Amino acid sequence: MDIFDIAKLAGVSRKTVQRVLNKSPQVRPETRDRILKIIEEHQYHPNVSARRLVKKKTQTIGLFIIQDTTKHRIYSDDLFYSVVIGSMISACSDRGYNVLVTMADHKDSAAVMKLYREKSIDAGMIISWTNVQRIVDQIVSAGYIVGLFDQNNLSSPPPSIPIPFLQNEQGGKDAANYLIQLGHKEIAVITGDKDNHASIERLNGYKIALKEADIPVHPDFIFNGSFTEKSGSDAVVQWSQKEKFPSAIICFNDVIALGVIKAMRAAGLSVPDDVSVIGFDNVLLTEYTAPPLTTMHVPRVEMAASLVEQLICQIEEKPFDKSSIFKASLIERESCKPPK
Amino acid sequence: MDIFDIAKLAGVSRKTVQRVLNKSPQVRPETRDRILKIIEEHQYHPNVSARRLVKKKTQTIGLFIIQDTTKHRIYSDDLFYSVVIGSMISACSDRGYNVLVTMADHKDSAAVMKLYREKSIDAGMIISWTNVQRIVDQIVSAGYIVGLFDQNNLSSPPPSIPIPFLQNEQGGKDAANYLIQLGHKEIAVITGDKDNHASIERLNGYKIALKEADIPVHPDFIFNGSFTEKSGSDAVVQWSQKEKFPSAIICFNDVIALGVIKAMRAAGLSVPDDVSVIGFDNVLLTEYTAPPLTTMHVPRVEMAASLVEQLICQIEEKPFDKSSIFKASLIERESCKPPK
DNA sequence: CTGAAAGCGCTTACAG
DNA sequence: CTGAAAGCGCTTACAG
Repeated sequence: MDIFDIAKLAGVSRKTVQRVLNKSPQVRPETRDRILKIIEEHQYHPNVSARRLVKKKTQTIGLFIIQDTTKHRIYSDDLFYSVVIGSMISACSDRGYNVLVTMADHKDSAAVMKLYREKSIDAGMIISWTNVQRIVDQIVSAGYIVGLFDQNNLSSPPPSIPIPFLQNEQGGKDAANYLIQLGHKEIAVITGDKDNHASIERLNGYKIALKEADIPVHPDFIFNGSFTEKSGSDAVVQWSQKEKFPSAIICFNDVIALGVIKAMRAAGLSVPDDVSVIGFDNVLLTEYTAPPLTTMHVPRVEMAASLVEQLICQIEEKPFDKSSIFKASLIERESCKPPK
Repeated sequence: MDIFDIAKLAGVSRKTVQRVLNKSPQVRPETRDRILKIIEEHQYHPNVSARRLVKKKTQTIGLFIIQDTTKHRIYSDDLFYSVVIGSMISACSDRGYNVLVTMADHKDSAAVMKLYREKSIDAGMIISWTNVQRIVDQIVSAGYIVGLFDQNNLSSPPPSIPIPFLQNEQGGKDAANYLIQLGHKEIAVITGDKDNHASIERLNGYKIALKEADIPVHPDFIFNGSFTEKSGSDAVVQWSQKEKFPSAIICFNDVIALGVIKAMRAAGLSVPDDVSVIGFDNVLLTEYTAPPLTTMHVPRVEMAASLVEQLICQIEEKPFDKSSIFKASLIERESCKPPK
């Protein structure tokens, strides 16, 4: 069943069928209806490969899940990214684009480049926990379109590549201010990986908030960690051994906070009675922890949708006018209370 | 840059380049190396659309995430399915297939049929929480290949469509036996949706285990629920109001168990001191609950990979010889102990 | 070992 | 409003 068969059945030329498919107005209404009916009856759908071959557009966007096998591995059940992936897919299908998903190692840009070169995709977007500068550079220098979900995975972002931007400094500040308003003065911080921009900016925000509230920044209360559960428990252990234990802890992601909660429980201490804990990200888990975790919600769904929009605008050569700046917002649950 | 350009650069005919690409042996080694070098240098990749048009194969598999908007909605951060999706994608890419992901409503088979008819995919696989009989019937009767992750989403499975099979009865039995061995006699059950095959079979397994252990099945201890947190808490409330509270509860999925744990905590009771709780699925969350949940692990990764294998064998018309029967296995954590 | 031709199913000008 | 032709970049027989 191809366009020619439809034309024969309708007793018109192939071109006329084409016009109907393209919703061109220059077809007599009765002819058009007759053709539409035949198309419907025979469940005709134009062959996409043929169309793509001539149109040189695929209406599909690649989603590259980039792994660093030596580091953290992203499965699709990654607490942070799974929702990002989901909203990318639905944003794409809302706009009539398909999504082609691929996993690749961060050193293997070949797999990604192949998809562009063989014309499988119109553009790509990258999700990763690791630096993807090399891959992005290669894509950009070959003249292809690519977007990035996370601003932190690039050492020097090429100008004008779509990246949703999260105000991390403000987020760090807001988290600290929340605890300050609760009456806390001994506010500690467990940072993420030290080369991570988000972590650095959140730390800056924390310092600004303390300074504005005239609370001295105590170096002992800054634990240089990584975005892992272990950092959370390590920090608790370290602080327990010193004379001073903070009254509140800001964790630069939720997974760290989980580590803190576990370590506190293991030490027979209570969250929030003995220490208030606030996380960052608002990962799915956080409602289910005991106590449910107060955290800074990162609007990942909106950020992902914005990235898709930007990408599609670039593909279709339309201007993208919406903002792609986002801020984290406080979700109050039960892991924080005023100090004793 | 197309195959013709490469041929010109190499000073051979287009066909020779073709042979090199197809790894046909009938090319002189030196010619072949020269051509390969040129291909490499120019980063040539054959246009997939052109190839697909003539080969009538796409090397891509559709992943249909089917929603029932009136019921539970699957996001990609669904606790159960996110890992399934991930392993489908990696299983496909291991075998050289791309994955095209689409979300659709269970009433809208058109979107799915379109992908087949327009030749975007060679086969499809369905993930869903709802009955997809209509969609599957349509796909099958149009002669296309489709597989299903969950045996329970079909009222009457067409013969020979790939579905990984989980031994639910055995799983229910094993869960009950574990509690029996711990010394429990008052073992209750919270079932899933009553029309769900998995739930029915797990219940049978439970009954068999009790019978084998000469423990009478107490009708009050069978709570007919659904696969939701609410069922878990409802059951706890109901049992609290009767004179007899069970000493152990088998929940037919982990989410129910979460509801039980929350309700117990709210009632000031302890898991596992006051009641042992065992879940089903081994969803990511279960390690993080308080207490960490003992549960029957469903090998979703392996089941997903098996489905992909079966599908690819069908596409490539090869026999599929491996087994696609799986069993749930006990993961002991801290939510069960001997009765008081 | 290598070439020349036909065709996959569409779209895009160009005519009328 | 409608037709006939060329071409997208490949693969597949068919020759030599």
